[in-house]
Parts: sequence; structure tokens; C-alpha cells
Amino acid sequence: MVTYSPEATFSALADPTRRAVLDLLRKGRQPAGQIAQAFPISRPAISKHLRLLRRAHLVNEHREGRNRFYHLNPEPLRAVDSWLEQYRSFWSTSLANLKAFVEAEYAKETEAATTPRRRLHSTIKRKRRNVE
Amino acid sequence: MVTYSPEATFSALADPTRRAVLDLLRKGRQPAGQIAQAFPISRPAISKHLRLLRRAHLVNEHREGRNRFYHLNPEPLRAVDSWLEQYRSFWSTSLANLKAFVEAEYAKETEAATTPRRRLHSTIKRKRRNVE
DNA sequence: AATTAACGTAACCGTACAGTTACACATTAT
DNA sequence: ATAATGTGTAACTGTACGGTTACGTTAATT
Repeated sequence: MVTYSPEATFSALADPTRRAVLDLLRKGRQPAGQIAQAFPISRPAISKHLRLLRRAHLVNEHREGRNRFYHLNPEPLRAVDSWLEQYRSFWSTSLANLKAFVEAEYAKETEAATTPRRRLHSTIKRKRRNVE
Repeated sequence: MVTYSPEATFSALADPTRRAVLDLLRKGRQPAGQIAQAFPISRPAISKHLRLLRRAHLVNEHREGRNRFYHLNPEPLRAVDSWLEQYRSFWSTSLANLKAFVEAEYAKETEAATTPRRRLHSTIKRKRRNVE
């Protein structure tokens, strides 16, 4: 089982052309050339977009003669979907009130904790980038 | 009602630090300084991340004395969720077979259409960037 | 064998971003 | 009034894109 980097997935999805390519591939596989024809930009530009989509595993390539067919791989999107899960409660209206309540409670807490703040900045400032 | 650009949303989400900030804010609002303390990078760096998150409307800022509290705005995420809707059928296992079938059918179709391809490239190459 | 078709890649540009340090500014504490 | 705190912004650097044109490679035609 492969694991998908949200990093690659989200930045691949950030470009409107690439999202449009995915939209196109929803209808089925397409050779690179046909994909390019659907857009007003040059073919090499599309080629580069396809490379990013490949890198993010959002599409797979499969060669057939001199054609390169691209097809959608929905797995990274499924991963996005499950990442989103943590946030669903924030827009399910039934839980909106609970959320507001919790937020208010937490706000009091943090404000109380803010006043006598003591944590040494230097000890916290470690090497770099442990996030993710 | 505001409309959220998927462009801004996805590229904001592409950075792991920013996703971690959102994670933090799920527990409730936080002043910028406290957010910064949770990360090994400099405070101005966080400040810039917050600016991008603001630009994407993923967070709101609200001032209180010299503090700037940030809180989560889930709306753009909801928009992502509904964008994802189009792709859900691709990973709902019950529909996987249907999908495979449709894809295969479509493949035959496009292959048939590929052989006698005639569309003039130049007429298709319009001005620029009408996508999205 | 020589062309043509369908691609990808290289080299080059401009722009945006992730990080840094130095600085500016407003609010609170002395 | 002065100093300290909480934040944002400016300027600068390196890196990754998005686009272009030119070129290379492999497969199908003629």
C-alpha cells in the first residue's frame, strides 16, 4: 500500500489547469495529445502538468505504441477526503453550537494561560521543520 | 455569501506548516504569538503563513488589544468537500466495477475517435487561460 | 530508409513562496 | 515619558512553478 503525501496532492490540485485535466479524466483515459488539445496552452506545458499529476499519483500513465494514456487515480483524493474528516464537525450545523461552546471555553483557558506565560523561547526553537 | 477560490484554498493547504496551524486552531482561537511558539520556525515566517491563510479565508483575524486572535473558518474546506463530491464515486467500492466498465467503454470510443483525428490545432489555440 | 506523429525534456524567463534578519508600530506596563 | 510586548512588513535569498521555444526519442507510415 502506497502512502500519499498531502503536500504533493494539495499543490497538484492548486492549479486550475490540473484540476481541469482531472475533470477530463473522470470521463475516462486520454492520450496526452488529446488532453493538450483541450487547453489553450502549449503541449509541453501540459506535459509538465502531467508530470506533477504523476508525481502526486493522481494519474497513472500507460503506454500503448506511441501513445501515452493517462488515467485517473482517485486514491490521493480519497486521502484528502479522510484528512477533511477532522474538519467536518465544523460545518455540520447540528454540531455548530457545541463547537461554539467548546471554542468559548477554550478561549477562557488560553487567556488564563496567556497572562503568566513563562516558556523559554530558546528551548523551543529547535533545529527546523519537524512538522508533518 | 462569499465564494472561495479553490486556487487559494488548495495552495494554502499545500504547506504542512499551514495545515498544522489549522489543526491547532481546531481546538480554538489562538493569538499569533502562541501559534508561532508551536513551531520551530521564526515568528515572521508564521506571520506570513497566517497572511496566506487569511487570503484563502481559512482563518479570520480579530484584534483584542495588542493581540491578534486567529480562528478557523471552515467554509473553504466545505467547498473542497463539495468539489471532492464529483470524485467520490471513484472510490466507493460498490461503484468500482461500474466505473471500470464505463472506462473501458469510453476507451473504445476514444480510440475509434483518435484514428481519423482532424481538428486544426491553430483554431483551438485561443488567447490564454480561460480555464476555471 | 526516410518521414511523420506523439511524446517528453532542456534551457530560459518571470513570479510566487518559505525562510531569515532588521525594523516599524501600536498597546500595555512602569 | 519610557520601556517592553505582540505583531506585521521590508528586503533579501534560494527554490519551485507556469509558460515558451527548440530539440531528442521512439513508434508508425510510406
